[in-house]
Amino acid sequence: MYRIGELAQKLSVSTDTLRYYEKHKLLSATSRGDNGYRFYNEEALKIMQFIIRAKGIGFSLNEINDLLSIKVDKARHSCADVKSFTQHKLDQVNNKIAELNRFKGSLELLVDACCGGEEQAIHCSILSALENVDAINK
Amino acid sequence: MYRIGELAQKLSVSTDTLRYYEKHKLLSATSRGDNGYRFYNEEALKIMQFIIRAKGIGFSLNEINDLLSIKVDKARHSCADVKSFTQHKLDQVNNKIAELNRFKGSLELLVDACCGGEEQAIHCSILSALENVDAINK
DNA sequence: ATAAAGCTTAGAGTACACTCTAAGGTCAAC
DNA sequence: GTTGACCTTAGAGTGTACTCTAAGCTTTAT
Repeated sequence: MYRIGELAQKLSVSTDTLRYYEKHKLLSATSRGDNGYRFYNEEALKIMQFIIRAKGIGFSLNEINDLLSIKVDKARHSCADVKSFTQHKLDQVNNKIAELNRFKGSLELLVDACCGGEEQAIHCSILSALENVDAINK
Repeated sequence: MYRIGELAQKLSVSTDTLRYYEKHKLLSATSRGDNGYRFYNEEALKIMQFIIRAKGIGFSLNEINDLLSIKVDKARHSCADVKSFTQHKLDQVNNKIAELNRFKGSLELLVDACCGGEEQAIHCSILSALENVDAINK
């Protein structure tokens, strides 16, 4: 079991952040000591790692909450519900990947071509690079 | 030339947002009428489309500002500077794509396998699906 | 035994990116 | 000529996600 400071250090987040997530129902301490101290187990660590990654990808804490509560919880959510919710998130992720790949294309153009021969600065702005990559992809 | 309301509608943003971006040096009106009205040309439209896409990808307005000012501006930035800045952004984008693909894998696992035969809910949480996708990728 | 480091809470403050309000000027249509 | 839709500014308010402060209790080291 980790104390809050240990977990925070392991994850490179602040103890405030961990308390903030508890307050906002993302992750509670696994248990509390007699002194009131929070204690976290390995699963809590994994959940936090997930939260950090999902945040990095661009999900809000609310969305992450939804993602964490994906479970076929017979009482509340049917399998079909879970499936359609997940499919929706999957569509979002696919769109984002496509956008990022387009962006990547224009950045690569910038890195490769921009400073090639003469410094003509022709494709040396993001905008002209983007137009160029769009033209190539057509 | 577009008036602010026309441009806003074309882009599905608010006029407030356009004024906010002007205030924060992302995009000024192309010109002003005698009455003080803002006017925007086609390039402004393209810049706004870029801003909107970059925001969707997860860049902050500050980062977008940096991206927009990538230019081999001989006085201020050397070609090498531009190249290393752009390469850095490219690395960020590649990392994000990798993360999204990992995420995508676990969501697909959830959609495909989770509600397959018996409702055992074994891989029916994001966390177990992620562990599973990591095990597969090893 | 006492100081330093770590934990608790409640609540205030911050940064970002808008979003809204108030007070007023402009312009096209009836 | 006035109504209504549009524009202007300055400044206040909102939601998200922290981040910090204050006051106090606990644990560890000397």
